Amino acid sequence: MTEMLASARQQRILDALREREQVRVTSLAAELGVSEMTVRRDLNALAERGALVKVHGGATLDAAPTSSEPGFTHKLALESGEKQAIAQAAVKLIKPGMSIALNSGTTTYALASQCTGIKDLTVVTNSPRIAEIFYAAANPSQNIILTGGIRTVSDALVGPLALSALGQLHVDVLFLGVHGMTSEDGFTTPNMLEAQTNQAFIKAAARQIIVADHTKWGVTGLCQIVPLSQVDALITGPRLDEEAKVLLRQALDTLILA
Amino acid sequence: MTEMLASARQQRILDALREREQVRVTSLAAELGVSEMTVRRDLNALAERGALVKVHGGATLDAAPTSSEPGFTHKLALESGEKQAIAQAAVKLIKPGMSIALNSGTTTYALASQCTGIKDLTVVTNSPRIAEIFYAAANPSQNIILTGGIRTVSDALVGPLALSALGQLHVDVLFLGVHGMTSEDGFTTPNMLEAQTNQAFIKAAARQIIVADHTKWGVTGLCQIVPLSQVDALITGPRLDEEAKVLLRQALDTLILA
DNA sequence: TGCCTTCTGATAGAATTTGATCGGAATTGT
DNA sequence: ACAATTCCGATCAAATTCTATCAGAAGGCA
Repeated sequence: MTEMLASARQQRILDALREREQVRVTSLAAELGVSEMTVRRDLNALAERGALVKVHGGATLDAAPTSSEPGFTHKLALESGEKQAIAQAAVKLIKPGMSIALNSGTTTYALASQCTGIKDLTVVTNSPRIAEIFYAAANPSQNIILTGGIRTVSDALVGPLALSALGQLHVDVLFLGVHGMTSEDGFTTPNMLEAQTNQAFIKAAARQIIVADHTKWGVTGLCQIVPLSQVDALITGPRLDEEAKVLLRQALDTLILA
Repeated sequence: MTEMLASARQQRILDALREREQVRVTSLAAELGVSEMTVRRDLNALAERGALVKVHGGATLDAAPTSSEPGFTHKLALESGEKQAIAQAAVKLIKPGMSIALNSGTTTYALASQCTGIKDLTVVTNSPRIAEIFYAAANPSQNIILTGGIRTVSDALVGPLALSALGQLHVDVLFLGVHGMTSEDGFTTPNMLEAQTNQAFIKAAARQIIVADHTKWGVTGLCQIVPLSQVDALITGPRLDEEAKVLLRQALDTLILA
């Protein structure tokens, strides 16, 4: 067999995955005629783009083992102490009568859980799961607006409808969860459509506040949302690198350590 | 049989659980070809994520439907024989590759439950709950579009965003659930905003099919959606008044008795 | 050609998964 | 209540898999 380009090899991995649902490192190495190390590197690259999810021994298409398990995300978000602390710091900035926006993410999910009691709050979100929190709380003074669109695996509504909806709206404050942030690449996410939607969120808000735990620092997703300097504030945990703190304070007006 | 990935094994445990309601450690170990210890570990992992509940000797699905009442409506819609029959008749009209729209309602909810297996289906809906059915099924060939908006008590997204979204879309067939229908007042619903949204649904569809059980006949809601003659077909139950059947056949092209 | 970057393969050590065993806990039958 | 049985969790050893690191190969560029 002739040598294969790396991109072609990764494409074949995705093809095999779509066909078999599960692929194993050892069998891929044999089929593609490359070492297991190379297969692992391909899987890592694909996983970083969100094209697949790595599991022990191989990879799978959809991580969600249970279809639609609110309990899973629920616990994931709420059991993390840092996310809770960040949410707590964020909720202090929200006053009755305000309008806020929340994109899809576990940190914003944690924040939403703490907002159900706030009076006369208007919430714009592209996450059905976050909307569900408010629906369940049924606070009659609150106004919950769900953008339309198609749903990504990470529970975000994206696409033309989401963009069009966000283009019609304006909120006081946006709380934006991100997947990665670095000095060079700014705030990033692995999904291109989500990046586009998040940009629309930023345009729709008078103030932009990023919420991200310290593990997001140094991570670069596929797609940039905005450079660091384009947002007003960042709320993160205290365990952040000292060097990162310095860099962030240079780029941002406000850095809040929850 | 080749070795199975751990994640695949856990997926099969969940599949078995959905099918049988109860699974035993011993039988799972035999079926999956692994030791009981491994099964226990899998059950622990799944239980920690809330995907199932462990019981002595095995595991079961979470019995207590958490706080929110999707289970309630779920049963309400699916336990009604007539709604099921109507949905069954409706699903026969849907072919792979089509695009359909479903407004919010218990009958359309029942219909959605029967559509998750259809290939290359595009679904437009303003009901987060109906969207959730498709998300849970996670059929990769299907395209689920949720209109935006604010949610009414009957789980419909309405308002400017919903109208704007529907204005941008066109589908082959609309299945519309209604609250009332009479010869004089046409199809009606008690909520003005939903009526408006339903009108947008009708505009967005090449064919309009009403799905409504026989109890809807003679009921007039606050707000008219359209006169009887403005839609292409009605699917209802056979227990409808003879007089109503005559009137409906006059007004409509097609009357289907499920 | 020589240098540099990128990709690939090999190796070793760390981490994860699995199965077996055993003491203790829960369930069942009498 | 008591004993027998079944089931569960902890622990350890073996096997597999993962990550990190280094060295060689391939290709671009002056």
